Amino acid sequence: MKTCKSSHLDSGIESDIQCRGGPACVVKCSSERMESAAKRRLAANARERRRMQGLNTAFDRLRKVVPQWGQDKKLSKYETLQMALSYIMALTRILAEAERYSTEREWISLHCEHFHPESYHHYTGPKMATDSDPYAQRIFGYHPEHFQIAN
DNA sequence: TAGGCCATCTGGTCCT
DNA sequence: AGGACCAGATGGCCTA
Repeated sequence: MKTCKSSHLDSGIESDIQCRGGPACVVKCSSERMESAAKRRLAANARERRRMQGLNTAFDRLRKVVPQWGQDKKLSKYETLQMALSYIMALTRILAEAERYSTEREWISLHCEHFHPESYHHYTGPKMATDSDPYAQRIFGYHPEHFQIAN
């Protein structure tokens, strides 16, 4: 545990409040303020913990909907965000492509064969712009081109 | 053992 | 005033 140093205590708050009870009251009031500040800090810590837990829950939910082919290890937060970005871009591209085809049947027959993870799993194609990103190089997942549809 | 990832604490800032 | 959000610091755990 670190010190109970607090900006609230160090600030000029004390001088704003006139203590009418003499020196004994000053000590009492001061310790009460310390106590109050400590309580507020603990409450803020608990809120922050809950907030971060909520954030982590959201990351876990995102990990479940994002592709993780060939990745036995849990994606880090950064990797999860990158994968989600690539995944959304890929889906967007697919939707845009769908608009180019007149009938739904035509579109489905075009894409069904590409929707198997295996078709991405063994991707060994040339690297592109993400080469400059060490994270992107490290995990297989979120090269946007992994999601590219064969034209 | 170094490096990566993460949880937690903390103080600052902004908003209601 | 109090809560939400953010970023920096710190320490623990895990893996190559």
